[in-house]
Amino acid sequence: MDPFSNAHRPLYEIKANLFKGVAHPVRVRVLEVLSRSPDVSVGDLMTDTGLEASHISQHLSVLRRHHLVVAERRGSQVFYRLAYPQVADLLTVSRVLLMEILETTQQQLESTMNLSDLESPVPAPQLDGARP
Amino acid sequence: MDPFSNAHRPLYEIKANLFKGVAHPVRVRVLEVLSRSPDVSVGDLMTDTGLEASHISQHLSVLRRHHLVVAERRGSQVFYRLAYPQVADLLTVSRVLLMEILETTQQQLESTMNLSDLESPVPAPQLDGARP
DNA sequence: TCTTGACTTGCTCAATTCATCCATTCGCTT
DNA sequence: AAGCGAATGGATGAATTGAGCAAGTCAAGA
Repeated sequence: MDPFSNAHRPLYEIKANLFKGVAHPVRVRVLEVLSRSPDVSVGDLMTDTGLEASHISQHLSVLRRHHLVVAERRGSQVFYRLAYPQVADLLTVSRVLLMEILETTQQQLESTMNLSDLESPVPAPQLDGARP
Repeated sequence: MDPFSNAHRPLYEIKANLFKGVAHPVRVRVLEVLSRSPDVSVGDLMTDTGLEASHISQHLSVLRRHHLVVAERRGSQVFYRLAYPQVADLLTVSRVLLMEILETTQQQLESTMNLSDLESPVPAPQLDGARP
């Protein structure tokens, strides 16, 4: 309601909202494309990802609302770029963390395999937090 | 189903899943507490956040599934800590980005205020991506 | 062993998010 | 000014997620 109320929210709520903005495969893909090359048109993103126009547009609108990207119209096309270079940092750090997780999880998986002949099967570790 | 299928998913899906794991105010709070002080019991988190036991436990379970925290039982209590130091990095980078966003948005807000007597009111910028 | 404190899990319903389809707007060209 | 390509904005049903309780597990002490 009140446009100022946002600023009065606790920081951890706003922060959680930021993560929500990135928490979708399509949006991650888009941000990664924009991290590599600025000035990408929606058409480029469509061919890059093979997704339908309105589908991408929806997600671009989410990213705009979260102030993660900015759009600029040039002629009949709309070009997008990251709103801040720190957005790319966020992606980078998450990739580093993810690699760490995948690595150790892989090791746990291997040691589980070595025991599998001796003991009853242990539930394999989840790699991405999805429910079974 | 197949325990290996996770590893075969495209990386951007797993990454989006990682962000989903953090994308909740309570979980952000918990991770921030754990970033500052390791070895925090669930009871500590309850008093820290003022939330109900089962509520916190649900979110801790999500964080565990996403490999962001690990639990260790000592006697009758359960202690949690970050699974990787890089989790704290993720929080740090997001805070930096958030500050950047809030700062520029605040500036835009101020220049909007200066024009408000001359022009028709411009919709105030959203600070956190929430819909009106 | 019965209880008590410390957590966790299961369940149900409300709220949010997502994918798809359709209508609309904006520039450009003819 | 009519049509076309590019992109955005609903609107709807399906699928996820979250909150609030109730019930269950686990270890230590009486």
